[in-house]
Amino acid sequence: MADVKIKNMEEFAALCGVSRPTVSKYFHDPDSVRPHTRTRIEAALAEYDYRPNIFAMNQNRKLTKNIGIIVPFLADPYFAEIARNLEQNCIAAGYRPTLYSSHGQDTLEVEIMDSLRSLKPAGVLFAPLGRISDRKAIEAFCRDVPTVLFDSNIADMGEAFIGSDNHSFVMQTVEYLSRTGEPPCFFEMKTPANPNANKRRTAYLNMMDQIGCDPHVIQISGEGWSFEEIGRLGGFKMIDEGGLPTNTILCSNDRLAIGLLSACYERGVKVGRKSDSDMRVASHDDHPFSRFTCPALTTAAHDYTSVADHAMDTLLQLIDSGGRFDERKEVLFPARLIMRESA
Amino acid sequence: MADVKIKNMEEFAALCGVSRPTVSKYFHDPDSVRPHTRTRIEAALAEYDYRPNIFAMNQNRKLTKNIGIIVPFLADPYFAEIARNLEQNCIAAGYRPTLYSSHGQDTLEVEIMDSLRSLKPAGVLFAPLGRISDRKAIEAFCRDVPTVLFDSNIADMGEAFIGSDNHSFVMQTVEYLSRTGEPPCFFEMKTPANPNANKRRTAYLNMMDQIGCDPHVIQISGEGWSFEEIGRLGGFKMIDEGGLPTNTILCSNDRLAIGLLSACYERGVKVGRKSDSDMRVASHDDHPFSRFTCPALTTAAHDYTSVADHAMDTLLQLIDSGGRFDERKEVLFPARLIMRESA
DNA sequence: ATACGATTTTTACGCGCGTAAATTTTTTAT
DNA sequence: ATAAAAAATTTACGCGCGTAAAAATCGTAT
Repeated sequence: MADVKIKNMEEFAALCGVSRPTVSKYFHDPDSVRPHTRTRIEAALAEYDYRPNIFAMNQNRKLTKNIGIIVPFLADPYFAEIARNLEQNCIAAGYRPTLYSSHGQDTLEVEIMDSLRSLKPAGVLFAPLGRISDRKAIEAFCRDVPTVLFDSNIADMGEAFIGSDNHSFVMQTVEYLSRTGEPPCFFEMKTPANPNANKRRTAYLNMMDQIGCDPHVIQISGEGWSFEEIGRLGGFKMIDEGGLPTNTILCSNDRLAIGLLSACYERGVKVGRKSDSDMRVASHDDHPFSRFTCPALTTAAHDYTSVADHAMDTLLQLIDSGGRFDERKEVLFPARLIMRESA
Repeated sequence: MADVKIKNMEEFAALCGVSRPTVSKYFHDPDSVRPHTRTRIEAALAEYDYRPNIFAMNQNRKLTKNIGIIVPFLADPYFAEIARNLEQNCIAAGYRPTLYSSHGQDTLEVEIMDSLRSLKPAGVLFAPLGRISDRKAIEAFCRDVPTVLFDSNIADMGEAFIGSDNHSFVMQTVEYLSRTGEPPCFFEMKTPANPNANKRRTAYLNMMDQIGCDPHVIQISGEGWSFEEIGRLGGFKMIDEGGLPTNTILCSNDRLAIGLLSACYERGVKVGRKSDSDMRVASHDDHPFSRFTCPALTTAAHDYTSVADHAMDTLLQLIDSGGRFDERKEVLFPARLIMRESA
């Protein structure tokens, strides 16, 4: 391994004894050059270890190998986990993922979209903030860049949406809870950031109506993405005020449930499905930590891998189709009920 | 707002009625052009909304405004949280952060470094994988790119290291635990990925020696980054085998502790500092979820913001100094003991 | 009004690489 | 062995922008 620094493809091509475009062709597809020249290039490659500049490569390419991934809040392990799956899928498909988190800020979400335009991505996997998103900015972005939405649907935006079927989540939890005990009340944030929350509330109301029970929705206050803390404070309030019509609580999502469980523990409220328990708590998402709560959380699980795999497949398909589908696709994956100790 | 699409600075400059380099100058510093031309540019800007391509900008710039951030495993909320702080700091300082996760894989870590070279970053904030990192690759990278290490120190690599003082963490927890009850045994993974784990074990042994107690280290098996699950399984084994010389467990990190607490709960082992408890559990990190465990986890907290702020300051200083310090800097922040219910 | 230096703007070239078109080399057919 | 066809390589130009050097414009003093 010689210790010469190679600045660019020109220099490297000179060392190979071929022209720069031939080297360029080689990097695009090693089989596209004659075996003889390929040998020369690979010999030089072993000797001098040169790598083309990715961003210069993408500069004048019709189709780059970049894929952008945007999530609303990466410090949420749910998004961290799904982003991890998506990144791995991109790499496996031969693309270069770049991950961005909006950190819960709409202004940052807009800036990320601007950055992504510069990246000239072949496609983007985008989980928008939801309620606070700048819809016009997203609409303009989706017009320019082939985009598949995931997690949070926004009507008519992007060429496809891949997500989870909130109705299936709530149907299964409500059915299970009311079959095995008292029908649940619904525990959620008053002004949820994520549009899935609203779908879950609606599904709860429908489902309760369907099984002929009176619904009861507890809406706790709190803003931002500190869901555990919000759930905990809301839990204290709920416990201290009392007067619940049921001993069974269905949380809109696992992070709220994690907070609620900690509130119950602190107040000495025994949570579980056994007869000696005071309260049952169930939830939705199968958050990575929900199996480590005390007691372990009964929840409806996202099909993480299916969502990630299908979102990736859809994006690749979209890229192949030149960035447009004839009509917007929408695929929802059903939940899988995970029975643990909390309900 | 006219509905014309502007491809590049050339087109935009034509609409302004000035030359492209003048527009370039304007974007670099709006005050560097005459008020009259500035007005014209800003009028056009309001009319046509054009934004320069960031990656083309960086192509031929001596110093870019890019900063790379590499963490070993982003699905770990600890890294997600510190990455979030670092990203915000970068933005506040006028830089454009790009976040990468090695996802626990050394090969990916190397690929990320290659990508980052192409980005020509002004500097990089780098938390290496640790034990499995490709040291030669990191060494070569640090030679080419101004790098500040954080979280995991690797001797002599990078121009600086900003992290937490593991000795301070363990000193405080051991002191507290042995002052208020039985001295702790130390619960850790047999082959920890992160170098901090080794420092913590050493600190534990020193500290126990110092206070004249016999140390006891429990090393549980398990590979990878699923620390909670590893802690849980190790916890079951520990509980079922029994024969511990103490009722107090000090975990190497909070994620192991979260798993251990769930094992205790499932086995009916009551954890807490009250007299009716069977066991005390404490830990290190102040993981974002450690206050929501049952019982809430007593732990030693990283000074997240100080680490993030100081790492950022150091990197900016490094960039100002042309990418080199006269001598490698090393700053360790002490822990803050967080007393909760578990010990 | 004219000349001067100071500032602003433009010209010209470079960054590292992609890619269509032109050229050269190789292969195949006769 | 020679011509035509096929494949590989090279030439030439473009991507979107930064920046040093040259040219033009400005403000000021005489």
